[in-house]
Amino acid sequence: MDTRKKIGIRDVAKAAGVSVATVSRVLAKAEYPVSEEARQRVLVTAEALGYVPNLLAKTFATSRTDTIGVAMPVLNAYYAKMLAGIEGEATKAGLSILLTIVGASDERREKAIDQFLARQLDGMIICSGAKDGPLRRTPDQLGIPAVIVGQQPNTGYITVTVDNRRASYEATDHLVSRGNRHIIFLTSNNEWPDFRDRLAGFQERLAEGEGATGEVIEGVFDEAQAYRAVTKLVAEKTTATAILAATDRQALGAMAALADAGLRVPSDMAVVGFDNYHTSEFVRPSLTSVDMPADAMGAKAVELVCMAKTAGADQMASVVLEPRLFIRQSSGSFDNAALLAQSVKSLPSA
Amino acid sequence: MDTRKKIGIRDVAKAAGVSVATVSRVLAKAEYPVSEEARQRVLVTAEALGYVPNLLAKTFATSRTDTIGVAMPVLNAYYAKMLAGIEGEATKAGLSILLTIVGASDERREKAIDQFLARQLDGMIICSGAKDGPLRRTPDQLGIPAVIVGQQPNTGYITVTVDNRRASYEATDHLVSRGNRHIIFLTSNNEWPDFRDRLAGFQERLAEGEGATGEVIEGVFDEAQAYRAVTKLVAEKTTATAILAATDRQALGAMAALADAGLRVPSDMAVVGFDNYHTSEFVRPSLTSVDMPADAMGAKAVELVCMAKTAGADQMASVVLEPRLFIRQSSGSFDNAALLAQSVKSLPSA
DNA sequence: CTGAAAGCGCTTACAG
DNA sequence: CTGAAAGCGCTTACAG
Repeated sequence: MDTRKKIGIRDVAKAAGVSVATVSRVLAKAEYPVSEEARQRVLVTAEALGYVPNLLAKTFATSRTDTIGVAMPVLNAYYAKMLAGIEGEATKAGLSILLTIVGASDERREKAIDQFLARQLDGMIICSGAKDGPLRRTPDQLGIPAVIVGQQPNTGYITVTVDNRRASYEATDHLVSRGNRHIIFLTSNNEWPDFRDRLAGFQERLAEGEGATGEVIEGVFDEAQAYRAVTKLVAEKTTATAILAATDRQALGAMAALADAGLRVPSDMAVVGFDNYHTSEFVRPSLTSVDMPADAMGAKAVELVCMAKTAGADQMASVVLEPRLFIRQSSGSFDNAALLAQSVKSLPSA
Repeated sequence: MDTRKKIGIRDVAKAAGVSVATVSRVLAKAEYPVSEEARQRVLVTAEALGYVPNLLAKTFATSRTDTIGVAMPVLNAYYAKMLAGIEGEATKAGLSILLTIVGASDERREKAIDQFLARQLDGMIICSGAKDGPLRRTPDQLGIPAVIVGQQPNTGYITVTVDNRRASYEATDHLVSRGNRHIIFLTSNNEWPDFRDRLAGFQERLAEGEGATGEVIEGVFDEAQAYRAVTKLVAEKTTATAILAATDRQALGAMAALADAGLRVPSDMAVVGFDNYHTSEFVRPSLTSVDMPADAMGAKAVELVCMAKTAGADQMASVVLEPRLFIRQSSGSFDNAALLAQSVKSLPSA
C-alpha cells in the first residue's frame, strides 16, 4: 500500500488558508454562501492535494449513512432481478446498498436486521422468502424505514407484493378457454403464501364451471421433482390435457418429462408456468408464463423507503403490482411468425 | 418512528456503575481482562437497556469498516452466481458487502471505486465485464486490497480468472472426437478477452488436424440474434454438423432456430454452449455446456482480499480456475438413463 | 483490573 | 461571509 499520509480536511484548510468550516461548506454544501475567492482556493487546493473526504466521518457526524440494507433469501433468477431493480432505483436516489443473503433462516434474517440497525442505515428492504416466520420487531421498534417485498405474516409493515391469485386465475382461464377440461396444478407447498394464492386463483377459476376439473400435485420443488412427477402422471395415463406449474422451473421439468415420454406440447399436453424465466421464450416449444415484475417490485420498495424518510411512514400504503401472462407455444398458441415478437396479455388492472 | 432516546455506551456505563472503557472492553474485546463482577454487570445492564452499539462510531474510531465493496457490470445469471459466492465467503469472514452495479461504463466503475475509497472500506472486488477499459488507478494508488474477478487490461492487479482457452479447446475436442468435420463458432465479439480466448481454444484444437474445419460467426449477442444467425445458416444449407456457441444464451437461440427449421439436435446438428445455465440441463434435448465456476471465483476473490489485509498484497498471486464441461444430449450423448445424474467431464488440471 | 481523556475527521449551531 | 469549538459515540494508549 502507499505510505503517504492520508490528507484530511484540516490539511486542505491549512493549505488553502481558510478554516475547516469553510472547506466543509465549499465541498459539502453547494448552496452555503462562501466568497467566490475562498471557494476557488478550496477547490483548487483540494484537487491539488488529491483530497478524498472521509465519508465515514461525515456519516458519523451527520448520522446519515446514505445506505439502505437489503436482505434476501437467496440469489436466484427471481431475486437477482429484484436486486437489480433495487440497485437501479437506489443509485438514482444516491443510496448505496448493503446486501445480505439470509437463506431460509428467520434467525439470520433477524441478525441481518441487527446489522442494519447497528450500522445506522437509513432504511432497509426485507425480501421475503417462500415461507418466512413473522419479523420479531414491529416497524416502530426498528426506528428506520423498512419495506417488505413479498408476502409477510406481520401486519403493520409496508409491503410490495404481486397479485398472485389474479395472475393464476388468468393463467387458468387461458387454459380453460382453450378447451382443457382437466388441468393439473403442479406446486411446491400450498401453505407458502405466494403458492397458496396461486392455488386459490386456480381453484377460483375452476369453480366457475364450464366443466373443467383440477388436480393438485404438491411437494414439487425443482425441475427434477417435476420431471419425476410428470413422468409418473404419464405412466398412469392421466386424463389431464394441461399443466399449470407454479414456477417455470417446474414447468421446464414437466416439459422435459413430456418430451422424453414422447408426448407433444401443447397438442398432447399444454403447459403454463410462473416467473417468465429469460430462457422460457427460447425453449421449444416456448413456454407460456406469468411474468413476475420482480425488478419493478424492488424499485418500488426503494421509492417507498425514500418516501418514508421524508413523508413519514404513516401516510404510506402498501402496493400490489399486477403480473402479466406471456402467451407462447406451450399453451397452444402456434403463431410462429410472432415468435420473436412475443405476445403479451396484460392483466386488466383491478 | 419511536421517540425514545437512543441509548449509548455512556448510558450503559452510568447504569452499570463502571466507566465507558470497561463497557467497551466487555462488549467489544472478549479477551481483555475485566473482573467477572464488572463483566456481568455490564452484560446485564446492556441487555436490560436494549443497548445496540453504534457500529458507525466504532468503525470511525477504529477505521475498520468490516465491509468490502463489490462492483459488477450487470446482475445476470452469471454475475448473480458470482455474487452469491462473494456473499457467502464474506459472511463467513464477518464482512458485509456494499454492492454497486456499474453497467458497461468505465466511468461508473471509477465512481464506484471512489465511493468505496471514500467510505474507507476494507477492500474491494471488481468484477470485470466483457470489455472493460483499464482501471485508472494502480493497486498502490487504491491503498486498500483490491481483487479483480475476470480478465482486466491492467497489470499489477491480483485477478481470479478462468481458463477459457482450455475449456473451449476441450469443448471443441469433444465435438471433433464425435466425428464433426465442420464446426461453427457462434460468438459475440472476438476482441473481448473471454471470447477471444474461447475463439483461441476453438482454433487451437482445429489446427491439430483430423480434417475438421471451423467457421466463425461474430456479432451474435443474445438468443434472438443467435436464432436469426442460425436460421440463415440453415437456409443457406450449411455443411456444418455442429455449433459451438460462446454462451448458453446463444446456444438456446440456436437450438430454437434448429427446432423451428425442422432439424434435430444432435443428429442433424450438435450444439455446445458456455455458462451451464441452470435450465440447460432441462431443455430438450439437454444442452452440453461448459460450466463457469462463477461462485467459486467470487469466493476466491474474497479469500484473496482477506489474505491481502493480513499478508500484504505482495506475497499473493492471481489464480486461474478450471471450468468443467457438462456433457448432455445436445452434443450427441443419448444416455437417457443418466438424465438426472448428469455426466460431468472434468478438465484435467493444467 | 480500572478509568480519565484524547482522538478518529467530519458538520454545524453559534458568535462575530 | 468566516472561524473557533463542540459534538457525533465509540476505542485505546496511558497512568494508575
